[in-house]
This record gives sequence, C-alpha cells and structure tokens, in this order.
Amino acid sequence: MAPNFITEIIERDLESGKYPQVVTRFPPEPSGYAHLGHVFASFLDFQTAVQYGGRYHLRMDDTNPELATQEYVDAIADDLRWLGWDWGEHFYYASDNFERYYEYAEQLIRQGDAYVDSVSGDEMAALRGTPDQPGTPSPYRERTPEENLDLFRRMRAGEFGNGEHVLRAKIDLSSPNMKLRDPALYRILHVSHYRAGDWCIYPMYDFQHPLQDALEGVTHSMCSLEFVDNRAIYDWLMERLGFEPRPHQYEFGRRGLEYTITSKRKLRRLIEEGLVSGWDDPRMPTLRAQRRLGVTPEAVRAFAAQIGVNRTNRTVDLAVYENAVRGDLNTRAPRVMAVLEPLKVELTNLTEPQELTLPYWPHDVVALSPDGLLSLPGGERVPADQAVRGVPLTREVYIEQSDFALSPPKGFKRLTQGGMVRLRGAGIIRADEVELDDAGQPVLIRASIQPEEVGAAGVIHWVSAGQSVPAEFRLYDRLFRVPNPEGENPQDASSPLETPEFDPEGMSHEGDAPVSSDFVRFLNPDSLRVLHGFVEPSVLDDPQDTRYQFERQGYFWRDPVDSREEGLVFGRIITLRDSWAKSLPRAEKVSGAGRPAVADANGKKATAQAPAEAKAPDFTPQEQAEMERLRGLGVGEEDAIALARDPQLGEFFAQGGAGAHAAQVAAWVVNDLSGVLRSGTNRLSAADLPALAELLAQGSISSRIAKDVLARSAQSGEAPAAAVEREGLKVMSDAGELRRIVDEVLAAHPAEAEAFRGGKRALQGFFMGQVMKATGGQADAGAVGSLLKEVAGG
RNA sequence: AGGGAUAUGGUGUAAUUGGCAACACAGCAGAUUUUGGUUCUGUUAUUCAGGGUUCGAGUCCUUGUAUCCCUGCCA
Repeated sequence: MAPNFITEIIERDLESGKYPQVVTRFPPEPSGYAHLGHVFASFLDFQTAVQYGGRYHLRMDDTNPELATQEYVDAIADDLRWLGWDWGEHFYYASDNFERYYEYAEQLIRQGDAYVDSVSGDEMAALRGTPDQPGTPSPYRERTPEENLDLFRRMRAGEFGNGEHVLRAKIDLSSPNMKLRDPALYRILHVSHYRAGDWCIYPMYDFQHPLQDALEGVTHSMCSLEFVDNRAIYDWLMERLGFEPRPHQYEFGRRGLEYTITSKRKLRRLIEEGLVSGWDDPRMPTLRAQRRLGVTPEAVRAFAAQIGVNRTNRTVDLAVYENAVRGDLNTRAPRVMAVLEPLKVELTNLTEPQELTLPYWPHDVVALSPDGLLSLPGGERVPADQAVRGVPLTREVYIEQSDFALSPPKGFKRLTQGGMVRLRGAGIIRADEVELDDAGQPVLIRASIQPEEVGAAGVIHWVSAGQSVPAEFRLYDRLFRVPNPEGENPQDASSPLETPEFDPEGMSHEGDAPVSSDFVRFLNPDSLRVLHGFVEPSVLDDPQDTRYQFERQGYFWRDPVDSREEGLVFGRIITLRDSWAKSLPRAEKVSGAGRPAVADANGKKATAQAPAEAKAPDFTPQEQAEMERLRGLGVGEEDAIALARDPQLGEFFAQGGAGAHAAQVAAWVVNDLSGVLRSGTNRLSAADLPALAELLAQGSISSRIAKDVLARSAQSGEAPAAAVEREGLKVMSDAGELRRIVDEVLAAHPAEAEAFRGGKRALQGFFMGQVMKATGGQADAGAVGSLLKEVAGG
C-alpha cells in the first residue's frame, strides 16, 4: 500500500500512542458476490493493517434480514481467502451482537437520546424537511424515557406490525446535515434472520456499524465517500455511549474499472436475462468469475496494490488490470501450441513423422530465472534443458487461418503464396501450392521444408493434424463496448448501425422506455467467441489447472466447469498484447480484440470548459463600504475583500491600528494569520504587528523573516518585534558571507550543482531553498539570487 | 436551492508540507527476439480558471467553475 492520507493518520496515531496497534475491518454485506470493486476496499483495509503490524477483521454486515444469506457469506469469505487473506479467528457477524446493540439502544433511550416515533414512513420523510427547510418535530418526539422504553420493549416483543414504530436518535431536526435529522435506529420487520433467528426489530446501519466497530476494537474504520455525512452520527454515538478509546471513521474515494459494472442489481439482471451464464461466467467482474477465468490471486492483488488511495471517486484504466494479469502469467505459464482456426498444410517433402523436443519457456524467461531452474506444468522445478515437452511433427499439420494470406497487407510476416515462414521449432517452409474452395478461400496448402539458410521473416505456431487433440476454445473479450457502461456515453459511436437518431432537444417521441440509459445496449456482442481447433498432445499429461500460453494466441487454461478429459474446453484468460493488430486498419483485424477508441466517459472529470468568465462576487452594501474604507487606508484590493467579508479577520485587523503600515499588516492578517485566527489558536496581539512592519520597512528584516517570526508568535504570544530583537534576526546581505554559504551549498550537492551550472535553471529554487535553510531564512533573497545567477550563467 | 466532498499528463497516484513537478499504466520511436509476446532504451504529455502574498506557489490567501454525495424504516 503506497503512502496515502490514511497511512499518514495511522502513523500519527501510532506515534502519539493513541492506539497500541491498528485494527481494521472489511465489512461486506452478504447480499451478493464479491467483485473487483470490493478488491480495492478489502485490500486497503487488510493490507494497511498488515503493513502496520496490526490485525484485520472480516465482518459480515448482515443487519438486513431480507438480503443477507449464508450462501453469500460463504462465497465472500471463500473468495477473500482465495485472494490470500487470513483473518484468523477474527471473523465476525453483525448479527452476533444483536443483543448488545439492543442494550445500547435502551441506554440511549434512558439518556433521552432516542425516542420511539409512531408516524408513517411517508410522514416521517415529510417532517424531515428539505435541505433548506428545517424539519418539524414529530408529535411523538417528546415522549418520556419511560414511555419510550415501554414501547421499544414491546416493539421487540413483537406487539406491533411492520412500520408501526421506529426508534430514532434525538439529534437535531434543523441540522443542515440531513443525516442528523433524527436518524432511524431500529425498524420493525417481521422477517426471521438467517442466523439470528426470530427477531422482529432490526438495527439500522448508522446505529449498528459504529457500535460493531467499537465492540470489535477497531481503530481505523475505512469506508467510501458517500458515508461522509454519516460520520456525524458515528461520532455522536461514540460520544453519547462513551466509548474510549474509540474507533474513527475515514472515507476514501471508490475505484471503478473501465468496461465494468459493479451494481449488484445490474449484474443480477445480466444473469436473469441470460446475457451471461451465471455469477461465475468468466466475463463477469465477480471474483468467482475471475477465478474461473483463470486469473490468479497474485495478479488481482498486484492490481489492487497499484491503485492509489485518495478522496475522489475514480475510474481505473482497464489496462492496469490487464497488465497485472499478463505480468503474472508471463512467468507462470509454460508455452505450448494450439491452433484455434485450422488451415491444413501438407509438408510434401517430410518423409517420416518426427517427435520434436521443444522447450516450454522462451529464452528471456529462462534468463530471468534466479536459480536457473524452470517449472514443468506440474510445478516441478528442473534445469532449463529438461523443461521441454515432445511435439509430434507429421506430414499434415494445421496452422492458423489468419497466418496465411493470399493478398498480404504491407508488413505481413506470415505465410504467403510462394513465401517462407518458420514453423516454430520445426524449420522453415515455403507455400508451393494453394487449394481454394468455391468461395476462393484457401483449404489446403502444399508446402515444402526448406534449408535453414533461406531465412524467414516470421514464426508461426502449428500442431500436427493427426496427432493433436481437438478442443473447444472460448475467447472472452470485455463484456461492454464502452469504458463507462453505467454512464450516458454520449459519444457512443463504436456501433454506427445502432446509433440512435440524435435528438438535440431531448424530446424523442418514442422515449417511453429509458432505453438510452440502459446499460445493456452497451454490451459487446463479441464478448464470447467459441472456436473448435486443436491443441498439442502434451497437455494431456498436465494437471487440470495448468495455465498455458498458447503461443501467439494468449493465455489459456481448462475451463474448470465445462472441460472434460474427452472434451477439452480451454478458456482464454487474456490475449497477448498485439501491436500488429493495433497497427492494422479496423477491417483487417484478426479478432475483435482491438480496443475501441476511447469515448470520454461521463462525468469523471470536469470536462474542460470554455474560460467561463469569472463572475464577480456579490457584495452586500456593508461589505462594499468596508472595502472602500480599507482601500482608502492603503490596503490591497484582495486583502480588503477578505477583511471585509470575514468579520474575524476584519476585527483583528482593526485592533492593530496599523496606520502607515496598513497594507502590510492587512497582507499578513489575510495571508499568514487567517489560519490560526479562524481556528482560534492565535495568541498574537494585533497591536504588535505595526512594529514588525516598521522593521520590515526599514529593511532590517526580510519578509521571509517576518513570516517565520509571525508563525512562531502566533503560537507563543510573544510580540514579533521583540522576538526579532531577542533572536537577533536581521537580513544577511554581506556579499562575502553569502558567497561563502552559496559555495558551501553548491559543494554539498555536487550533482545538482553540476546540472545547475550546465544550465538547469529550475534548480535555482532548490539552491535558494538550501541557502535559506542554511541561514535560518535570514539571507537576502535578492542578493543570493544574483549570486546564483552568476553561478548558472558563468 | 442548503450542507458536505473533490479537482495534478490520456489513466491512476507522488511531491521532503513553500524550494528540481515525479512514478506506474497507456501512447509514440528504436534495439533485442525462432511468440507482431517478453525485456531494454529513448520520447511525447500534467498542477480546473482568474486574481493575490512571496525571491520562489501544485502547496498559503481570495473569487469563481466543474463533478460527486446527502432529503430510505437499504448499506
């Protein structure tokens, strides 16, 4: 996990001793299968704990009895274990603590912090008000604790029907944060829970989640950005219930993946409509599907590790995932050959069948091996010369249809009529005769093996026609044609035939169904191609879960569900990168593997806007008058605006009585002191500012010195001018002295100094900073600047 | 509209907290290659906009703009 704002917080907390160790948790709701979207969140939770020597919990957030099932619990835990996580005994269920939550709810009621409300759902929503309309108290808001307790107990006892009452926190009905307008804590739901049995009241997320964090001893509770507003409830609860030490919630931005959807509802729809074969259809983004596809846990984790963390929702380039998958497979998958779309070649001068011995690994993977050993498909590590398999070469072989062209495009490095090409490991052949079918397509090539000396531009793969194994090949491609299938994709042009009529007014008369926003129409019609071809016989001896690179085709493995000994089914995990296909015009592409031109996805980013003229801010007449008064004093325009609009700053400035130094004092107040003034941590007296300004005006201190002193005085309360006096601060402008320091600094950074002398002017700032550091900020910047220019220039 | 959050190359993140705008992926060019793969080398391109403070601003101040979240008895 690369450093991020959360690790920063953790390091601070660990250092200050706030917590003895980090405890995190990943809290999925068991109402669906884990998918690539969860990978990032779980990785952040788990890996962060690992990194700081803490522990991590897996927790099932199963407070909604209508959604949670044991099947999902098992599946999620299984997938996460597959990813390599081990939470030991720290596997929790929210439902294990229903009894304890209940006790805390009673405590809140007794404290007067919660009440039973008895209005309908609709009414409650109406009473909550709107963002600019404060809520109105429900008629039941002032029930006594006794009354509430009685009602709440009877709720639990099952005396009421669904929705008749709710328990609500009593917080603030007029809060601008809607979450704080007396959120519901418990609802009545006569549904039995898959684990907890016959409860009829269920805790809401906002009540349950913080409590569960606290009960587990979680320290840093990470969740996604949409819960920012909920943090107020979290903190309120922790405070009211007196948890100490207590967990804190931190929010991070979600990470989506291009060409992928993660909405449970939409994924379910794909299955229900038969658009994919199930939750483990290899095209699905679920972990089950990626497992079946053949992606390894190491690759998934490498992917997760590469994604950064911050507080913005972002969509990650699919290439990052593909890169992780390929990088993992390159050194994991032995090379063998398979022909997916066969074209028969007769080797007319091959008299006897041969058994070739070909290496599993290309030269570069061999070179990469640290111990010189290489894996056999079974996993055994052997010396390079033993990492081989037998491959039969017979008079009839198959090559790939796309590896022969009657009229080759420019740059074609494969077989052509009369041309030469190397059959991997079997020598060079020349196509002497081509037999065509009625449609003019080649059906048989008669070729002859040529001596090595003739040379060949390219190498193609092949299998023996008589001694290879028939197999089905499933070629998967991305499920969607567009990078953001859940967005609007206004520039969806990759399917010209289906492009709807452009309707600038957005008033299409046939717009009854929201078809345009329907993600299904972005499905890639070629996301699955099934081919029947042949694979070399060596694979029959290998373990079922061997991942191969079929040379020049991609990475494959046996479909763990559908492949049989007598009916091999290989699924393509991922293609090889193909810079040849990329360079070809669209029509000539061999397969649909090319990537559609990037249609800029919907609103992930502010689409560059015309230089919208900055609207003039609105000022009240009072502000206007105050600004003019300040301007009259000599205060700069920007500073005047700030002082006039922020009463805290304005007032502080006024106390200063700056007189002739008004402009300088105003600048300090606005630019350097606004932070401490607003946070209320300032100890500096405004009346002390003019004296400092006077020193600056006289030239005895620099503005850098003034700034530094100001910062210190804001903390200590000492008059800045007095601090200058006491610390003996003054501008250091003695040329000889400065030159000595500059030389020292240059000597201390020889590499940079050389680059600087060589003309890298950007280093000016670097050296200036070094000089300032060396002199405690007292060097005369102007003088140092000219010294440095001399160095760079001469 | 009220509140909240965010903004750095095409994409995802860094930047010693005011001092060389960097890393990875993608792109482009070249080298190596019995995989149009891999690897290696080089290279293009970035601080949302305007203003201010400063010797120096991605970072501080200010005014805007854009995007996302919040008005479930879901999580």
